[in-house]
Amino acid sequence: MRRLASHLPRLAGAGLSCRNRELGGDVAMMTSALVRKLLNFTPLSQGDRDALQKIGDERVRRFPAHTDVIQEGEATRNMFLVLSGWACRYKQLENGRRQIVAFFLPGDLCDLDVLILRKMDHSIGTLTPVTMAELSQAALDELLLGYPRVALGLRWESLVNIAIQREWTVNLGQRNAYERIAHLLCELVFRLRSIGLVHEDRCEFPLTQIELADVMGMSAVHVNRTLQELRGAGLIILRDRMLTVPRLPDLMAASMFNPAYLHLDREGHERGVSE
Amino acid sequence: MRRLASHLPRLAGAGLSCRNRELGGDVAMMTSALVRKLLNFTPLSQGDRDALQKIGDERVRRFPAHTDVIQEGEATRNMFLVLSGWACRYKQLENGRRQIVAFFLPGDLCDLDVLILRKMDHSIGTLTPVTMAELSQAALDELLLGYPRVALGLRWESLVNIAIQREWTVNLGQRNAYERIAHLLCELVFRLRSIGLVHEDRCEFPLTQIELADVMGMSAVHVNRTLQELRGAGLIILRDRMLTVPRLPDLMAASMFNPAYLHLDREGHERGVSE
DNA sequence: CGATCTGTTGAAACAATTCAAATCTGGTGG
DNA sequence: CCACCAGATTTGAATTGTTTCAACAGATCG
Repeated sequence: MRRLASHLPRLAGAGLSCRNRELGGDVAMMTSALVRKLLNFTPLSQGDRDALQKIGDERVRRFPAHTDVIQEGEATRNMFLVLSGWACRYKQLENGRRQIVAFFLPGDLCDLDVLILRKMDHSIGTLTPVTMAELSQAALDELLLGYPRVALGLRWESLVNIAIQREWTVNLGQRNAYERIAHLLCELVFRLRSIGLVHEDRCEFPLTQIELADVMGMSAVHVNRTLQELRGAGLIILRDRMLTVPRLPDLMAASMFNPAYLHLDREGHERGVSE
Repeated sequence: MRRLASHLPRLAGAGLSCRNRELGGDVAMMTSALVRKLLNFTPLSQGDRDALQKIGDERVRRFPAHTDVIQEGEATRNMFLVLSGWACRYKQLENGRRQIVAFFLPGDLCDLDVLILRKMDHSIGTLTPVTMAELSQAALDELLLGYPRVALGLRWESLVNIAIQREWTVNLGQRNAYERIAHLLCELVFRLRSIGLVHEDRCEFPLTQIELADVMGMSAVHVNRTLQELRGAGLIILRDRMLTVPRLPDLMAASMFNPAYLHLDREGHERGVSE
């Protein structure tokens, strides 16, 4: 038995719908998180990039921090793409404990074909304020059919997400608290770096220790003590919602982190596309 | 830190290739595990069923128990379909510990488009003697394009597998040993039942306690003691590789098992197909 | 300014691992 | 058929890792 999940997010009253232009330049920048990520896997022509940019234009919604985008048991809805902010998938147990099972970072998409399932078997909630683009099935089909390289890239993206889910299983099953947190931090640094959100060795890190506890399957108290150990070992600096990893190779070694599962290495996919 | 994984399977010298007829009638029966499973989601015409049956005919391979079908780091190969026996995905850590991250039961397929990734980020190994059909990309494409209902069913299958992976994350993160094992047993009973491998309240259960430990992320000793608790509570009878669950509802309650994530409920998908 | 989170600390209780040894099992060869 | 072996299961005792509970300090926010 473990502690109860602490803050149960309230349901998003209504993520205010609004069009892209109202949001100012940052959305254009944000959509490119997806472009940047896909470029880790495949080259993209300007046409490909424009098409990706365009889907971030359609129906943009904003959600405050700590609200549900969709809840377990609801009918599945449209796909969406995170433009900015952090969100997560999570599941709540009858006894109140909750487990965060995945993060959505900028450039992340929900499953391409959730609509095949009728009901959500988990909830999706924000961790920070989030903007996301909602994609109709039609818009998505158009993209997948008209831009084969993009379609390939998005399927790659799905496979990587599945690989991440497997790795979380390994992480929870086989690593102790210290290795476990170190491993998660490595993964986040790699993922944030692939979308250009790491500068030098620093990135924003908005998670509270309580949320971290819900990810790591441990108590918040133990998260606290473990973070102190990591700080004591000089592996991380974590203050004011900013994470610094001064020696990533050491953090990787400490957590037996092997980035292969992120499939971020591009060699072998060249076909000289960039028109 | 935990105990080392015990038996590291040797690599399959060569899964002997042979054609279906050589295997006798049981393969025909086995392919229908997939048909049976898909019927939980969508009706299938006789043509659909024949097409599915045919893919189990092409290249059938047999593997002894405890051998690797493919190892982490190898180039990805063809898709395959399990015809009989139990296999698993697993990952080995540098320190020797291993985590089983998924089971392959009869009727289970590996990811439809692993080929997009270049290298395996995990290994696949058998737990019992296994027969599987290897599918070329061409054969698969033909199936997906020629039989839309089958294509839909297979995409449903993938989504369910992803949902299972999420549920394993929850299981490892939030449930204690007793609930955790109980939950896994519930899942296996549901999955085996969906392919017709549960009779009354009994099914074959070939896992050793050591393998169970590699699934549950706990020591074999603790698995042993926890199984005894479950037996003591009258929730399971486990002997001679046979599992009996006399009161499934009680086992479900004990593990907070909610089968929704298996998406086995068919209502809402009727279209009266069966010609 | 109080109210409410988040982070931190200590001590006691509990869950799970480790190590070691004993028993049981199925399969093998003599 | 029995003896033997390797692997799987079971048991006990000591140790470690993690949780729980409770209290307090620091932020943050109306």
